[in-house]
Amino acid sequence: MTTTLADVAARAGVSSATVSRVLNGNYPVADHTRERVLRAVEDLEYVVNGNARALAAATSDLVGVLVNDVADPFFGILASAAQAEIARGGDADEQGRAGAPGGGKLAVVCNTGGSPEAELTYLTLLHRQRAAGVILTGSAVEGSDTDAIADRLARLAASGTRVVLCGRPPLPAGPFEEGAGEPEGGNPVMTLGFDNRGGAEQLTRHLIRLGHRRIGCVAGPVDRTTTRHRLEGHRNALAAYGLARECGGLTAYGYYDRSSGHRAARELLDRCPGLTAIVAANDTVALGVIAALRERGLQVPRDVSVTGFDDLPFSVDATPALTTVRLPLHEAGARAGRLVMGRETTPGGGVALVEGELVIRESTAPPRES
Amino acid sequence: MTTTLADVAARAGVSSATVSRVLNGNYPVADHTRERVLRAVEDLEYVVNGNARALAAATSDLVGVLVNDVADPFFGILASAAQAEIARGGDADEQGRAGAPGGGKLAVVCNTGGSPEAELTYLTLLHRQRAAGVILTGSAVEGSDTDAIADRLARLAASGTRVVLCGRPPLPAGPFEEGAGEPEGGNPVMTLGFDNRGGAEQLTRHLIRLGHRRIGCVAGPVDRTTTRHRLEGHRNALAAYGLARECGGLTAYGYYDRSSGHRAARELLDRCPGLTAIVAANDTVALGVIAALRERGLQVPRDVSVTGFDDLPFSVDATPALTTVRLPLHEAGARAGRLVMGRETTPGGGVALVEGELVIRESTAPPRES
DNA sequence: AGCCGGACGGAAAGCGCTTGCTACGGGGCA
DNA sequence: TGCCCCGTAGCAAGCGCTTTCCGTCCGGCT
Repeated sequence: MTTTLADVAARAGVSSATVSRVLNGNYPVADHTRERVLRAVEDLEYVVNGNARALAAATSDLVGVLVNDVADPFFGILASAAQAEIARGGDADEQGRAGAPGGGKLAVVCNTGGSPEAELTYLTLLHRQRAAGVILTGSAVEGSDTDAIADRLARLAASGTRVVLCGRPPLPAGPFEEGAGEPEGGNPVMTLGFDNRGGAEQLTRHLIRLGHRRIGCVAGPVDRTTTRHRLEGHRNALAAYGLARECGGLTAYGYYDRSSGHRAARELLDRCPGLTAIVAANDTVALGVIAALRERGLQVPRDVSVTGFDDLPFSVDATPALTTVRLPLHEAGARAGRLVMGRETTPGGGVALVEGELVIRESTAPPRES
Repeated sequence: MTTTLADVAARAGVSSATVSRVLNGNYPVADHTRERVLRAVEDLEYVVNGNARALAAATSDLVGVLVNDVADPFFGILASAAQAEIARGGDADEQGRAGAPGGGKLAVVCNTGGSPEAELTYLTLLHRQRAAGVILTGSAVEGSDTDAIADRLARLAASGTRVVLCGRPPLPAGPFEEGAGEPEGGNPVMTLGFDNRGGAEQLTRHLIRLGHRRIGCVAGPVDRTTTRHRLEGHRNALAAYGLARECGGLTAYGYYDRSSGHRAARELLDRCPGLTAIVAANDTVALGVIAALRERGLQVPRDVSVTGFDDLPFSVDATPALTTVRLPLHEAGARAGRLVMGRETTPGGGVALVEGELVIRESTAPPRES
């Protein structure tokens, strides 16, 4: 049926051990022999069986990248950057070892749809495949399955898989994996967090300095860490200026998509027709907010200022161009990729914070009457 | 080190065969025994070794989804729909068989960056892993590696992997896999093509009917099938109205991104300041075109009409909202997913064409002076 | 000329799981 | 009461590859 190592060996007139060595190039083989083997491989169109190899060698060249939503550019950018880095030949201890040209590994991105169960399922599947590494991106859901996920991650890491959290808070420092076991067995779970709190705070401060006093907030899904952090940043800014009470009730929750922004904006407007600015959960949501505003005959930023978050590529094309916080998504993804490949390490404690940068464009302006 | 089937068997006081059967649920096991085994699995936190399983059973639960660019919503939507369908429990011949809950398989999306070499690399990797299926999305590059890819695909299919082409032209009907072999060995390569030609033709006809006579065209990368097809549709429309000559030179090529659209539009404008409409390669490109137009002080659609293609989510938010051709991306992705899972079949010949639908919005209008 | 070590190639023992086949015990039927 | 068959469980043979030992051969050194 399918050709195996033995077939190649037979055709080349050598033992299968030799063929294996030629293919893996980690043992001296005479040029003469090598050539014959390679020709046999060609002739037979031989393709190694990755499973057999992984089983025998106890290594794998799969790296999982879990994202909340592939269709969302936020994750798309992150994933694509990480992916490129993972596929790239390793400079570290991986010279030519893996099947991929140059020692790179196969990055597989898994779409969880933001559901913890799906996350768990993929994590299990990846564990099954004995993946070389896993990158978990996007905010975590706070609640029920959190522990199950943390647990699974810890076990993955303990079993030798490199785990990187990107754009998600670090794992609670567990009580050190059931004592007894191997103290050297696993590697740490590395974290690359985004400074959501800081970014959100900058945004709101910017609005306040422009003169806004009644600022609405369209937040993300209630139970997600990212939502909470951005909200905290927002509130910190309000508190700093003694505005906490005034804007206290002006928060509406929704998903990270356009229609949620649309709906939430109308809700906010109904609740408080006098607001002069809206802080959106992210750029996509901001688009929805702007659309809703426009439908009500309100102009941005003349009547209401709007801010986004992330600075996705389309933000600059929106009308008006969005004031937002730029997250170095591409760079963060690449870094996560390097971390998971063991080609770079996090400074200390395995946790790094990625800062955002306030980008002021046309969607914010001073309120009409102060 | 890691716990194996044998460990579980020992703890449950049964043979490893029994444990395997409990886990796979395809052989009668007494409830009593099953329970004991499951408890042992729990206690030991046992995770099957996917590689060993795949090796022994000669099956895999990996399905590859190759896309040109994860960061592009076009592919994101396709991939996410396919993914959902693949993860879903199979209704067909896959009840509970695979490791994933409900018989779903692990969809791994691979980012090729549109490079044929990367495509080949991933295909090889997937072949190595003996993937259960592969979905190839996006336009193919016409040239050098085409044959190599077609070849690899044919071999993949012949070796039992289900192959689906989505949004890409069917494979040339090869001279039937080297005769001799198994006539029943592999399954056919299924194709789900988009009607790029038809869509593009509708768009251009729409413009012509509005009264446009000098229509520019910003096409995609020269060597891609999608580019060629859309261009052909465009030209067919022009020819139908005897406009082929007039607009003959008004084509500029570029990538499928915003900045290419921007650059190409300026180029076109320089070449022919009198044009009244521009057909863009897709929605993203259209955004760039509009930005360029605006910079030149031209209004859309008053001075110049612009059309996109695909109808990505943001198209309705653009100002002006884009006239475009809607491709049922989500549905197509889902269908591709079903095809690759063997849960659905293509009508006849293994090739299905997905039609686009003209969506008229605000970016097109009659030219100012006719 | 005899020895020794290095460079290569082969034999074979697994890696962890699936599965065909066999073994065994008990209930239903003749 | 004896026999057959069904419901279960175990044995053991692989699946295709890696890798540890060894054995062999040859060149160079003493």
